[in-house]
Amino acid sequence: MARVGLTAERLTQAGAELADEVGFDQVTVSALARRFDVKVASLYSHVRNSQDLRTRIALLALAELADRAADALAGRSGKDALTALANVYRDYAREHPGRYAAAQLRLDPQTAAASAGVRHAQMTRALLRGYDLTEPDQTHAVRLLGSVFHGYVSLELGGGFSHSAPDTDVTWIRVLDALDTLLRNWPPPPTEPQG
Amino acid sequence: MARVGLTAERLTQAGAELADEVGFDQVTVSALARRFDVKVASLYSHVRNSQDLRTRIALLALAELADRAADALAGRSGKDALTALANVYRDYAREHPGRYAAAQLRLDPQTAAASAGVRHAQMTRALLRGYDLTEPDQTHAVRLLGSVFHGYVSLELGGGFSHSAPDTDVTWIRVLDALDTLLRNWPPPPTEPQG
DNA sequence: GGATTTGCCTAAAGCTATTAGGCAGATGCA
DNA sequence: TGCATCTGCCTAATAGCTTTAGGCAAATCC
Repeated sequence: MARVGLTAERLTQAGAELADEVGFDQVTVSALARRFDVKVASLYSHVRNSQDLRTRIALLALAELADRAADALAGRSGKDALTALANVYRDYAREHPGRYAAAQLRLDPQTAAASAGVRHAQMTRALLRGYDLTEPDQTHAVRLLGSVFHGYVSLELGGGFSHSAPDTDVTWIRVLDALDTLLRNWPPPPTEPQG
Repeated sequence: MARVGLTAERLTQAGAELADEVGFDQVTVSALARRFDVKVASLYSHVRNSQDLRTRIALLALAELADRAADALAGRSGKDALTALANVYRDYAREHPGRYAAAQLRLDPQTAAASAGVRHAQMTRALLRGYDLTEPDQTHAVRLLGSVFHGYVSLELGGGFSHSAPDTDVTWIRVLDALDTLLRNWPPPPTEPQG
């Protein structure tokens, strides 16, 4: 029988494409085998199991996203960098919804630590160097930015904003404006605990 | 054979509990049947199919969440209301991770329009009346708050913040501080488009 | 208490995941 | 070039989840 030339890489790549077409949760070993016109069992020589396949797709997405982010940040700072990084996430999610969903897959700690996920945090930190934040406020800001980017993108993608009036593109611009303002005027910690 | 007294409501309720225990994506008709010690086919008299079951769980979660939010907002305004609403989402997600995941299920437009999802948007709008925002800025702010709440909660729940130093409780307080500041000093639209 | 309704059951087919073992095409070495 | 080995894809089989069709008995309604 003709050998198709399966490898873990090709399977991962095709899995990512499949995810973008039908959704990450519809990525199945069977569907992938169908796509290569090959029997299901054949995939198990290249990929440990279904979970392994999903993890590989997630790692691919994280790496692609980190590469795009690094490109976008090169030579930019301040609000320019903020906007560029934010748009990387949003554009990637819209171009590759399945991969974006994959990037949210919960990874076990070791895998996560070895993934491109750490680069994302580093880049957000690098971006914040353009603002005047010291630890621990910088970490708070990293988390805020991550929350806004991920939250906005996933709500927008999920149709959460689709029914209402102002264009989401406009909101996006205004949200980035607001974040920039906020980062330039980061409120100091409350001196008095409330109570 | 003894009748167990299955109803769509009981199945939905048990499905929600199951979701919190094993994850929303592990909620299966079979697992639910097992939990009632009943054959799988029996569930199909009460629930159209697996998708229907999931949708019911999602609607339950949205309604519970909206009820909690309404309670929390009663009698509060300004930052007090902001904090209360934000904590409703965060606490619910931590107490009921499976239901919180269910609440993110993408619903078809009609179902979404008839769901408690609309109450959430209304309550966020109500909260913003304590700040001095007019349309369309109010809508932008609604979307920003939704993004931050959802983004923070889902990243925190997914372990995205777990490896780093400052306590996520502290970050959460500072993020709410920052949002309050931002809403009280919402930047005006840029007069000049960039380019 | 008999008729009807309703609830859970058995049976069956189809899809996905995963493992074990086989055969043939590719590769390595003389 | 020819043989041995290795590797890649295959068949076969098991098990779980989903869904539909049709049956029997318990509850319900006069």
